[in-house]
Amino acid sequence: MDTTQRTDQQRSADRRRRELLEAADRVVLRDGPQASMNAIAAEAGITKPILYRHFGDKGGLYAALAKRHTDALLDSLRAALDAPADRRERVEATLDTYLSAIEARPQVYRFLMHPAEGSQSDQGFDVGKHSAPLLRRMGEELAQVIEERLDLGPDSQQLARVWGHGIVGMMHAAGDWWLGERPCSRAALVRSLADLLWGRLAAAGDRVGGPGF
Amino acid sequence: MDTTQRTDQQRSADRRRRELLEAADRVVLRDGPQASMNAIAAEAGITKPILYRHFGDKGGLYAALAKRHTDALLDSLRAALDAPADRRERVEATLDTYLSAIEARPQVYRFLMHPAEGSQSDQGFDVGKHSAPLLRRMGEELAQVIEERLDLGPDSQQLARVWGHGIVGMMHAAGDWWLGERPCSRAALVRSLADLLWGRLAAAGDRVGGPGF
DNA sequence: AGACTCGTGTTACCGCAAGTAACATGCACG
DNA sequence: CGTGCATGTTACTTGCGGTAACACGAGTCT
Repeated sequence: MDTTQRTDQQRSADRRRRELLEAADRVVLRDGPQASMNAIAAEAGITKPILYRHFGDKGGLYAALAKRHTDALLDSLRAALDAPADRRERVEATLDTYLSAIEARPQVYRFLMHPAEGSQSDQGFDVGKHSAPLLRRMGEELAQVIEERLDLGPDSQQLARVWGHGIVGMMHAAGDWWLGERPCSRAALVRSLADLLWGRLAAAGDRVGGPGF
Repeated sequence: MDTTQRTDQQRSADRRRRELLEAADRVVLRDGPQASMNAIAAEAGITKPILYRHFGDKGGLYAALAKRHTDALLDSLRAALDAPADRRERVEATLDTYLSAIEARPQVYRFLMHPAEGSQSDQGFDVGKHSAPLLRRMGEELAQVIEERLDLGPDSQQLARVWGHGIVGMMHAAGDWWLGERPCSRAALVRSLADLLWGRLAAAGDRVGGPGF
């Protein structure tokens, strides 16, 4: 029949698409984010136009590639966020999950966040349109959790969104810096960030001699 | 003499360099970050090779361009951070200064942070190598201020650095999101972020029915 | 069986931007 | 005057993203 036929073709196309994505993944992880479409096609054992038929343009390939990793990461984060534990523990678990992820696969992480810092020229994937989505999605996700779980009085929704994006940004920037310099253990970083979120900034005493920061 | 001659030439070269940078600035602000070297050269009334003689490559031009804006922004932030007021006021003033800057010149901001989200292809400046520096510099700067002013007990230096980068990241991500969606006034955003830093996350009560976030 | 469609694959090309070589010109200095 | 030397040019190469145009193979319709 028509439908079964269509389904078969669909299946085959989807399988192919997945294979191509895996090839692309390998290349990106090996050559860095400035992997060329030619290189990806070669790795997949085919040539450029096929990639374009499947993904439209480079942005499409990137988006498909990023979505896989992004979804996986978001699932882990959701799990940590939903664990049965008290608030501080959840926050620490979530931070730790994120940091573990970027620590375990820094190449993936760098690809998702800083696509175009490859070796030679700047022929890479672009960020702007795509790295934002990851951060934004995490921010919105967190905002939703915050708003669901916390009693923040009036304007709780807006407050939650600000906090969601703010906390995600904090996590991201601190993680990025930490991944580059490795100034301390992961646990220490998690603790320091949680302390910050827990108001230690406000509670800290002034240093001798000044009005304090 | 030799020295005076050299000085004259140096001066002339520097002036030229500044002119070129201003032209580049205009083009980048007009055409977005994917401005081509040709376009910049044309705006400056000259041709490509001269740009390359002055800045080496596109990254060099970018770096020079970014340094101007980055330095200016950092100066403003330092001023806000050093103002004679209590801690909370300073934090709010600093946040507000940053947000005012990105609000006043979003194009500059987007250029510094998300260079490659132009219209057509991805021929833009690259981020990774350069956007990091701005965030990193802000983070280190803030870390230094924190460490100077606050009594954080043992490990104060590391804690200060974590916080510096974390707070800067929070500011950056929230600002980025805010700039795109404009969900509230600048003052409200500043207040929300300061509240977050002031431990309201830890202090908030649980919503009915759950163990709380 | 033979024509038709359709998905998959190819080669060969266009356009465009980064970056470079080689050549021209104006100006100070011996 | 000729010799550097900075400044400027045109014309080129290379490498990328992206796109025709064509070729083959497998099922489908009559």
